[in-house]
Amino acid sequence: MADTGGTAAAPRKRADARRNEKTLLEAAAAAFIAAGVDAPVRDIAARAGVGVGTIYRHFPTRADLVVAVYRHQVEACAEAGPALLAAGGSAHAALARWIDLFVDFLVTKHGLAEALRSDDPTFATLHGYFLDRLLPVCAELLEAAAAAGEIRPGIEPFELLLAVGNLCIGANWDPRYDARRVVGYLLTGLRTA
Amino acid sequence: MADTGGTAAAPRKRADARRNEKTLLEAAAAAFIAAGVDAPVRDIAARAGVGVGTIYRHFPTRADLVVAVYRHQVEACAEAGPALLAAGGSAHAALARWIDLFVDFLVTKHGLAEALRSDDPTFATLHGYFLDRLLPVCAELLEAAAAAGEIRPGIEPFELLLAVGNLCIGANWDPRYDARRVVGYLLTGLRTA
DNA sequence: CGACGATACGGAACAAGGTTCCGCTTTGCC
DNA sequence: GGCAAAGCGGAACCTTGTTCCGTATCGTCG
Repeated sequence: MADTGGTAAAPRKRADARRNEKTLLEAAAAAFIAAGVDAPVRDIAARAGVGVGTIYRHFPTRADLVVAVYRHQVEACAEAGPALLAAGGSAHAALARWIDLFVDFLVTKHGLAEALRSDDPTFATLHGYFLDRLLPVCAELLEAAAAAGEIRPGIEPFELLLAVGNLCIGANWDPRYDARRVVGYLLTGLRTA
Repeated sequence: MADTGGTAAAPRKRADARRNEKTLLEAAAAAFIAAGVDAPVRDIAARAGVGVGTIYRHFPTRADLVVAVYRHQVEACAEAGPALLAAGGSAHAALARWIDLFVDFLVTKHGLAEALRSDDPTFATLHGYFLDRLLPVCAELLEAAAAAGEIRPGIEPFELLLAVGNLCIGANWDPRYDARRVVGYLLTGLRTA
């Protein structure tokens, strides 16, 4: 919702507010790395040297903060989809490569996959943002692969995205569990029989 | 651990203690259905008409309570494995059937799949119990299927179990996500190429 | 049957984390 | 420089888990 290039009158925030917002993003990014996306609000505030009220003013829900921190990477992932498809090679390979990017992203963000699948309403908009941004890309790749006859038709992008997200949960807790390998099994299972 | 036929001296609990334990199990089962396995301790205590201290005395961690409530069903699932294998039919079919049982179990217990994959130390023994009981069964089924040449060799039962558990997360939140179908894709992906 | 030690109970009290709210400060503009 | 609006800080409150101890209950023994 809040975005730089909006059509409506952007009331131009105060200088200190913009400074704080930037500081907060950096502090949150650091806290997320150190303690996962569930890092206590007070910790993030302390890192940024601001009060907790300031966090809530800039980012009403945790989801807003998480989206703000990872927006660039999600955008990059979304843009990589069409690029992979255009780069030649089989559509299934492009799909697999793209899913790999997605998995890499999730696996390196402690707690993000968990948050994405949390029923906590706090994370509803997080879920929404990822879906808004990535679902069309996934759909495009799936359609291309299906059109090429490389995967069975009828696979729903929504379901695939959620499944892959789920498989990334707990990816760093036990070396015996490798999310990439398991996702690989899943993708193999989509191929035409 | 605590069992009726133990070898050590069973100090024979007081009558009211046994009564409370039973009441608590029923209250917890009801609370789990109504609010998931994360139902607040106070709610469970209130349902049972006891103080919170009584819960902690009987079930020191939430995992103990969850295990106690679902023990029978987990045992049943564990015992179904060899039975399916003995019942004839392909080993892969037996594996698929068994995984289906497991998925059905998880999907109908709100929050259980999430708890199984939680890094909260409170749930460590829950994780441990499921693994202790189901890993050998899963391993047996996998070996049979691999021996029959129906699935590729080298699939780790640990990884499969966790993957299936993960795919059951959030199974009831959106009708567009069907855990059984997705697990089906995964199992297909295990077949020999 | 009554007393007494052991066992178990209840719930107040404490800890941790999220969220709200309001008096005070800073900013931007006249 | 002064003033209104925007923004800030953090105390206070809520929810939920966990601990602890004074009190009540049980079971046994005299």
